[in-house]
Amino acid sequence: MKDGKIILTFFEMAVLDALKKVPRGRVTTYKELAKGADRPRAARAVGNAVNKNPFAPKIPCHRVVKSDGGIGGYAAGVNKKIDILKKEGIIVKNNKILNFKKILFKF
DNA sequence: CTATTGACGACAT
DNA sequence: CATGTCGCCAATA
Repeated sequence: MKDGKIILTFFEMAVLDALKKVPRGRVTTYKELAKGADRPRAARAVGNAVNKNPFAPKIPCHRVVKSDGGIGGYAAGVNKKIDILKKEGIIVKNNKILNFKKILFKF
């Protein structure tokens, strides 16, 4: 599977760069991430950006959730996302993040 | 250039 | 609380 060269748009780079700052055991939202990428209204576009996820294990894409505490999506399957989150000590109940406001990482 | 497509968000019902 | 509608944005066809 080699990809030759990985080319990212400026936007994607900004998003991924912001995302890698999110500490383990905490989560951020698409919206906050958009803010971190200096495009406060591009939450949707952020979802598309992380979906490409070029640096799979390198960047914690699983720590990105919805602004209402919902899980959101995941390229490898939402269920997988939940598993990993649990592994980091984040509890998901009824498709929602417990203590969401406490562990939310804001930019 | 226009149209379509989403791992979204806010608000109304 | 669950759904639906509309607005937003960048990437792609």
